[in-house]
Amino acid sequence: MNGLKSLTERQAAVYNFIVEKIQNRGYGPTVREIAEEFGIRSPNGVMCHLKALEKKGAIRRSPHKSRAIELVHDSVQRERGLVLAGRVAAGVLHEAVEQNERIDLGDMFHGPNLFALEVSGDSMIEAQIADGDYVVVREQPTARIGEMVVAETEDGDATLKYWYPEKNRIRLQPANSSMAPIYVQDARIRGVIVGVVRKIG
Amino acid sequence: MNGLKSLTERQAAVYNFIVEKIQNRGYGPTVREIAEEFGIRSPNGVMCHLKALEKKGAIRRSPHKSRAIELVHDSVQRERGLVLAGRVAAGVLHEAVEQNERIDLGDMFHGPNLFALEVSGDSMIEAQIADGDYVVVREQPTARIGEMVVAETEDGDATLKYWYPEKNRIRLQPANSSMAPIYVQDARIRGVIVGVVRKIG
DNA sequence: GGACCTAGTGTACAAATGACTATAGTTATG
DNA sequence: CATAACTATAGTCATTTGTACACTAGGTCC
Repeated sequence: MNGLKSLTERQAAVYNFIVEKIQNRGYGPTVREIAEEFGIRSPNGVMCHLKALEKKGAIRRSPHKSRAIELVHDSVQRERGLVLAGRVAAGVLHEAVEQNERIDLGDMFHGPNLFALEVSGDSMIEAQIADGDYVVVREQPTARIGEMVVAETEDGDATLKYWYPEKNRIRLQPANSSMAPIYVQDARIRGVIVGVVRKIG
Repeated sequence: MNGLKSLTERQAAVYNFIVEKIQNRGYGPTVREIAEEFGIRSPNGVMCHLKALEKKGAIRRSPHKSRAIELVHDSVQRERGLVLAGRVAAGVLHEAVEQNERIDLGDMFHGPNLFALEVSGDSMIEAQIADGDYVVVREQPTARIGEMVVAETEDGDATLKYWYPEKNRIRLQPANSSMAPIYVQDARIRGVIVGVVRKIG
């Protein structure tokens, strides 16, 4: 998930703590600060992690200096942004393959379970979402009635619609009065739409 | 040049050295590192500067911790984000006072002459811009025919419309078929719209 | 089973580092 | 001229902090 190679869960946690400190406070933690944060009762417990992080190339250290932890990937800098997961059809169904592009929407939209999709088609036009817009999606398996979702139908296609579960079927309602709703027996919710971004010109 | 108040030449030099270290290396200098850099032969020489810098509000320090220098103006790094300059009316004219809020849209929208406005009203609804959306504006005094602009009319109000200069007047065209265009003799362009951002839920 | 990685506890030590006192030269400012 | 502010030297002290050593324990891999 990060560009870092195979950090263990614990190592990643330590790494994130270091990054957080540097970001929030301007200077990194000491060995003992890390120990306290993670309930480790020996400086050496932390030393192991730091050595591992350095060996794996996540950080660089200057020996015998205090707080001398340097982040190798100016990670946070580059780790900003949401995964641009592909194009989602609002009209005809397209494929939504996960790609590796990223789109940086800054503080307004960022989080571990957010991603972005480019919208294709005009079926949500009356919800003020046009062809070429990007929707920000919060990944989650459920939605409330009437929420706008990215849904995956039985044949594996993804689409952007309003979510209306009915008795024996699910109505995927476009926001376009010239288009008819789609009815499916089953569909999986990929996430709900929490934002829209459009670039003009 | 900085927002810092009346640092002496020496103090400014020390401050810049600290900033440079933090930027380049990721962690700040120790008292003795600063001393060496400036040829000061006693730690106390530096302590005086640090105390002065702290008193003048340029830095913040945690006592008895190493390298614990925090920059108060988190200068370049955290200047991300666009100024949220206020609300712009798309229906009735509102005031667009410059506020101090910021909105971070990341790499997609950032630059020295970009700012954001919250949209008020539905007059651009057919351009898929709804009440409560944010528009990203590139500040510039001119626009091409038909571009969407933030225009300031003679009475000082700002509005979001399509820009249609005509022979003896200017037509400010809403994107709402139930609304009539506004005609003005003169209007100043504050900028053109380069993006739209909407937060849902 | 043995080699190896991860993840610790606990203790101890030496170096790194901030903070302090005392002293003093310089430059403005009233 | 006196006072204050800024800058600096010299040396000392106490704390912070990185590092090392010895030892334990749970995994994985061959």
